[in-house]
Amino acid sequence: MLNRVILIGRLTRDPELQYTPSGVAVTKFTLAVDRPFTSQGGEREADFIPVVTWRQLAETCANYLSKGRLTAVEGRINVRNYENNEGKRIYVTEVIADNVRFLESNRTNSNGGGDPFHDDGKSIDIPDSDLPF
Amino acid sequence: MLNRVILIGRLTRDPELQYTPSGVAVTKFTLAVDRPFTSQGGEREADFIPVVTWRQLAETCANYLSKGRLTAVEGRINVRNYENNEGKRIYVTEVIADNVRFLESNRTNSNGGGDPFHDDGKSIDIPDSDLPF
Amino acid sequence: MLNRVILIGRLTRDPELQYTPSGVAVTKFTLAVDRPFTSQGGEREADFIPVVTWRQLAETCANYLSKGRLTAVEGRINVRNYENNEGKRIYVTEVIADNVRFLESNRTNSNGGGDPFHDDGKSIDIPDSDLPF
Amino acid sequence: MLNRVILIGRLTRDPELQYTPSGVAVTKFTLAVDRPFTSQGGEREADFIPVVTWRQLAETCANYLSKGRLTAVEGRINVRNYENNEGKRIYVTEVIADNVRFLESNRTNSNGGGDPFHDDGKSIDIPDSDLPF
DNA sequence: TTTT
DNA sequence: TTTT
Repeated sequence: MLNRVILIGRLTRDPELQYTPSGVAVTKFTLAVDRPFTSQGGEREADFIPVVTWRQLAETCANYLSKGRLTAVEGRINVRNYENNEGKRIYVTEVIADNVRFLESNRTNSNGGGDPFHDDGKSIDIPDSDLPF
Repeated sequence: MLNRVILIGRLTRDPELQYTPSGVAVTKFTLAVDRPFTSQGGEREADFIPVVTWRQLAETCANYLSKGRLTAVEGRINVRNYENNEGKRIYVTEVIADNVRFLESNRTNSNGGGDPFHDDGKSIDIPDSDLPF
Repeated sequence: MLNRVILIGRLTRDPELQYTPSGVAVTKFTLAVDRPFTSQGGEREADFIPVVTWRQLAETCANYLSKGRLTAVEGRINVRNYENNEGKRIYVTEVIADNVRFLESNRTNSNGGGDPFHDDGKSIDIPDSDLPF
Repeated sequence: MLNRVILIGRLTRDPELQYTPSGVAVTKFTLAVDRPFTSQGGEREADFIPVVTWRQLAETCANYLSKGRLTAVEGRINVRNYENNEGKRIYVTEVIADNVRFLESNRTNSNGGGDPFHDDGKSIDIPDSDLPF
């Protein structure tokens, strides 16, 4: 009924821009979010939270984000499941972002945002059935 | 660095109160959170989000919540992992709640909140190493 | 850069549906939000927070909300100012809602949502310059 | 019943550390939060939102924040009122912060956090009756 | 595995 | 009264 998430953290890798078979842009990345009270004297602790963006936002994220950038994400928790090749049901939890703020400036990727309607061979991974709209 | 979640949904079952070996109360339940735009004409869709509460809040939740109750939860996303019995690393995503609001009144469970320092045989499941504090 | 508010409280009065001169619907109400730690043994304390909704959401709120209903609001803090008739600058803080959840069912107001393009004499109060879009 | 705010913005001035008569530290500052969709071609628009922090957090903010720093604030909306010297009731809306994140590193103010129990002459402005705890 |  |  209400499902709202706000995260601030850093990208663990460069974001990955892909396209669904029908040409919808989707960008995925993982945010490392440091925990509030890290264990005394121990190593740094963080949660690694997968984030998914769609359409125009996906292209903007692919262009302006990169590994290590401090980033704020607003969205909702999405829980999906699928059957793996051993017939076992696997549950995946991701944050579907609808607002992303770049908190550190970044060299603009001159390689644009790609063309969502051109099959560049990266559209195989995400079925259209995953679309949240 | 910042990790905040706010959910409103209904419990899919009665909450489960347990104790760690050292006697710390922990209550777990799942919230069914209806998605905003359900597919046109299709069946109802929801995310099923596991919620964990600790200590005093755990006991209060065990006493006042039950299956179907509309509930608001504030907390943070926690991602933990463990190795299953086939040696595979399993990732679990939960919301660690620090604030729970009961949006529908509920008959108080007269069976109190239990005694966190008494081993009632339900303390086997959650190792103290899971404690977030 | 990021501005997000989530409130759960009760309406202090029935909501007021109005129209700007150009026919845009706007509904205003105040939420009484109980404070977390009320003074020991003292009277109930609450914050009274003004909420503004626009367009379709304004009409839905006018139809389904009424005094006393438990309601969740998502939105952003808006600070505006104007000069009063004594030439003094007055600052007004409101929450502009983009998502409202009715947490208690309510008799549907059979008197519909009104016609946003018909001047029913209630459009005098809010200048179009207040529009947040 | 639930009252949660998350802001990201920049301080309009250096923060002001003060002490109540009983020696409780309080730091106030204003965040300039840029609006999402600024009017087309017009000037930049922002909300100027007053933030209040108490005790240890107040001292940390006074030490590590300064004008222009990008800052994330978590807290709740607080509405208080008082009678001005013309006998008119004035309403003040502030965000009481319980979590502040410094998103840009800052030269540490070597002038420490002050001594909350020493009257340095700055404790006149905030009555203890304003304390939110 | 799921709630109204 | 306002920040980059």
